[in-house]
Amino acid sequence: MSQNRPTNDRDVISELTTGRLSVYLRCLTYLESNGQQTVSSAELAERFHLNSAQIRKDLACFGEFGTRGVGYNVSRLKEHLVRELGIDRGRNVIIVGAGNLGMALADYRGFNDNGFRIAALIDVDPGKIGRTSRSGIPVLSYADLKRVVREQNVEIGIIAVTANAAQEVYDSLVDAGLNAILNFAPIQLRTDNHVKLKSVDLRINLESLSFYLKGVEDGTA
Amino acid sequence: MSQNRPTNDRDVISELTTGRLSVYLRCLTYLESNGQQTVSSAELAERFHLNSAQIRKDLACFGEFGTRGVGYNVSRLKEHLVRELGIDRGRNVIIVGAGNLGMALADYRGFNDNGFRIAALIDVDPGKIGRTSRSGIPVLSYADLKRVVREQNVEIGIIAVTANAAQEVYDSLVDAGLNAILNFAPIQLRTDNHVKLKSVDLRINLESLSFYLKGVEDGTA
DNA sequence: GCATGTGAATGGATTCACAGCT
DNA sequence: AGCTGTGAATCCATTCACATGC
Repeated sequence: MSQNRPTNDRDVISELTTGRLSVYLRCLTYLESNGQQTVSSAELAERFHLNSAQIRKDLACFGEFGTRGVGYNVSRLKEHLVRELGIDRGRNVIIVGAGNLGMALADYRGFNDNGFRIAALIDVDPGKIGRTSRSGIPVLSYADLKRVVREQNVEIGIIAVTANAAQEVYDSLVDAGLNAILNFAPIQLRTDNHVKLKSVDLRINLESLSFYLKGVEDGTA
Repeated sequence: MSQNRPTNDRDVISELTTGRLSVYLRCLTYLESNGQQTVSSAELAERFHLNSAQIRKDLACFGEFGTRGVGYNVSRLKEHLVRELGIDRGRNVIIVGAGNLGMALADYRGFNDNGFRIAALIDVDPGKIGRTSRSGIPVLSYADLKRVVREQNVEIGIIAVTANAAQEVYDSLVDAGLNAILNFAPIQLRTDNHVKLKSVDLRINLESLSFYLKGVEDGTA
């Protein structure tokens, strides 16, 4: 999946860990806005139904940030996580596919906030090109892809097209110079080694719930 | 996370496994439409960059389905997975929150296909109630929730509201009798033991990509 | 011969438990 | 006394390797 020779420490921090760091970050933002000064690993653990040792291990990845006998300073830890996650400086994003999902993502709060900004949508449909999303993100043609990436310093691409177009879109995003791609198409992409790909398969979640329900139906009570 | 006393076999099949089963299922559907009769674990493994032993283990969860020396019968295995995942009979879904995301999900192919059907959207906004999504899914009020769940035999709820409304929505979905819920709000919900909850946090994926980019920036080449 | 099914081995991630600091 | 940071122990998932059956 990722490289097999850890070139530096970051490579050895697992996705599971970084995912949790994101979650902690959101919590710290909330606690800070509530005026809370410090927080203990036990308190965080209770909030997320996690083990407190795990939280301490996660937070200790980048050095020692807590104070023994006291806990973690909320603001300081938050700032630290923001920096470590690399969202202290803004990151621009481009979405390919201006269908239902692409449009929804373009206007999604979490994607236009706190470090991220959607620069544009790209689509093939001439009927969509030139229009904008509800919140005003412009829909451009493929011909504009490379230019926008360059001019607006776009770093992340999102694939929101159907499964059969996804590989082609992936290739063109890589060709445009992007190194980080988020894919929503339910397909296994042939990938390029130096490009980071994350895939989100929405349907799998429904199927997993269905599996659970099926188990309740014919399993024990 | 889940119960600690496995009451039956299904409990011991991990989420990771069922997720992969969903992926295999999609692949089998494709192979079947291509007219392929049998498939080996090695072939599947190559497609997904997985280990063939893992695939065999995954598929062996529910009994022996392959033929030694030959492989798996595509159609038979597919039918089997469909049944095991519980999507042989249709499942109805309700979405709470008719904002950008809710609307997009309501019209999303993967959610209205092959075993799933969105019955309705629910929202508080009187300006939205009574209208429909692009594909014709009606937007109803909260007052209709219980009735629709009952009358249309809805089994799965999707939370597509903002973080601050999510807990209330969760509670009302549970109250309406649902046992399986998919949550898109970026918040840790207080949950009910006998209800299966899956959460999808879209922002975490962007942050994870950002973390990767940050690593490239200041790590080694 | 070839591919499955599976015990044994490995590798990671989580949890325990406690030493060490405030 | 309280809470962090962390080696050791445990748990779970993946991979290896081979016996088994077509």
